Amino acid sequence: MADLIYRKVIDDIKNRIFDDEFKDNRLPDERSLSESYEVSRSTIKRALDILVQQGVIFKKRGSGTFINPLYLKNQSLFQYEGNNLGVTDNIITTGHKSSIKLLDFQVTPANPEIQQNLFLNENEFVYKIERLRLIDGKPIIIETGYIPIKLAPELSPETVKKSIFHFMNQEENKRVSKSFMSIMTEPSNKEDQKLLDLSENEPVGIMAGTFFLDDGTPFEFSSMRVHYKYLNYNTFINLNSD
Amino acid sequence: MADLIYRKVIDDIKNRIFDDEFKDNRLPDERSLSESYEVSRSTIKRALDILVQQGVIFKKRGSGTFINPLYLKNQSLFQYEGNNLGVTDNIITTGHKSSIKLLDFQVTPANPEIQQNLFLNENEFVYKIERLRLIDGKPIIIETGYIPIKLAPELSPETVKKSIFHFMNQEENKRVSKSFMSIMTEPSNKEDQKLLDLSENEPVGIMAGTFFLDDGTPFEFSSMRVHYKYLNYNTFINLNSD
DNA sequence: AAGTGGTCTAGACCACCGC
DNA sequence: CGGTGGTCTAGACCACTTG
Repeated sequence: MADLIYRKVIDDIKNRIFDDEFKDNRLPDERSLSESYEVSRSTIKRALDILVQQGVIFKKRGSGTFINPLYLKNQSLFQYEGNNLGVTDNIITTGHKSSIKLLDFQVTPANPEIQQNLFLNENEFVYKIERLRLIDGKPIIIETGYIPIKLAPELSPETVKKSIFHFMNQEENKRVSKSFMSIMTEPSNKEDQKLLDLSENEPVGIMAGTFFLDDGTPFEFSSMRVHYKYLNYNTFINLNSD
Repeated sequence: MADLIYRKVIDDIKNRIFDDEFKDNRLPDERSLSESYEVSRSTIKRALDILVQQGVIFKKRGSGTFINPLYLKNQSLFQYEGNNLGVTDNIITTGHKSSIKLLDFQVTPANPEIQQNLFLNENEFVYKIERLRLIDGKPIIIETGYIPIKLAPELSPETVKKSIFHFMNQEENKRVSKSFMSIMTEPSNKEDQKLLDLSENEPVGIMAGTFFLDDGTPFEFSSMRVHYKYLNYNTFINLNSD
């Protein structure tokens, strides 16, 4: 994993940027980098392209490659390097105790919306799993998820109190690797207010969408209602075409 | 622009996916595609990698390349192909009449937060521009932006009633090409309620962050308070590493 | 005109998957 | 084992920017 050449180049360049080794916020040209790292120019391009994607540098055809000044100034913002949820099975937990309270666990027929989002036929069944996520004892997210039973026949209330994705990875050898999500906001309803300890005028953030397995199978349709103080989604946006 | 080979391959493969030309949701292997398109395998890989990024297909090493079933099922969601604001100078306007009402336009010293975000020294001045964006006559966004005067000395209230980015591109030959944004939500304050026609318990979505020029110069620090019904940010998330 | 990044090629070899 | 995608190379030629 870590012995890939382009990864090593990426890491080294990042370190050198952080150590302020480059003058004028400018990197050497690609052909020079190719020589000094003793790798092909293609590999240098690959490394630089990823750094562009991460927002660390900018390339300008005809002029050169430049360091994003904000990367130096405010590196903490870049800790996620790309997209970041701030809320999922595997994030946000660093340094805090996260726990899960199971609110509901049942098997139901998939309604038309669920059918469409999970690519199911009529008469197929799904688990409905409603969970409350807490961090350091504070309720943060009400999460309602729908999973086709055929994709995880062994799912149990006990499993669901922990990480479902982790279970799938370990026990079923299926990796959840992609998602397509929408982020919105709404006034809180009575249930939100009760479970998330919100007052009437305090809203919830909503992240709803579909999680996919490695092979493209839609795995879970999920709707997360997030305490408004804890919704913080950071992202880079490239305003040009693709 | 459109005569790039990998672009043509991307467009053609998308059309073929849409026309359901591939069996089993599976694309031919890269070497076959290379032959049939009469281009190098590298170019095929480049095209496929972009389609992966857009969420159209999935690659599985050792097995093959597969079509994301949701791309066929629900193509409308994918109209943005990648990240999507739903709110900016150039989006959301399709088929609707958008207008701008200028609320405030002044030059002030940059406070410490602005200084940091725009990479300014002390004693530098910025425009403060507060605008209300309307779509079909309905107020949607209160936008407060800060722009260093040195980057756009010619800016005027008249210019600012239209698209600032467009002005920069046309008159100053500077392109705004990237941004780093945070998305949050909050209860609406009195001003939100008045300007966006919200009741007390209705929230605003907040998109705040920095826009950059082509060469990495931070150009504008902006905070947008969005009517909650109109905040809808769609995105793909790759849950693995980078 | 010189320098820089962008596109594209042709091919070698490796790593993983499934039969 | 054969088939698939992943990494890497060496080099040609093009497009844009700057002096």
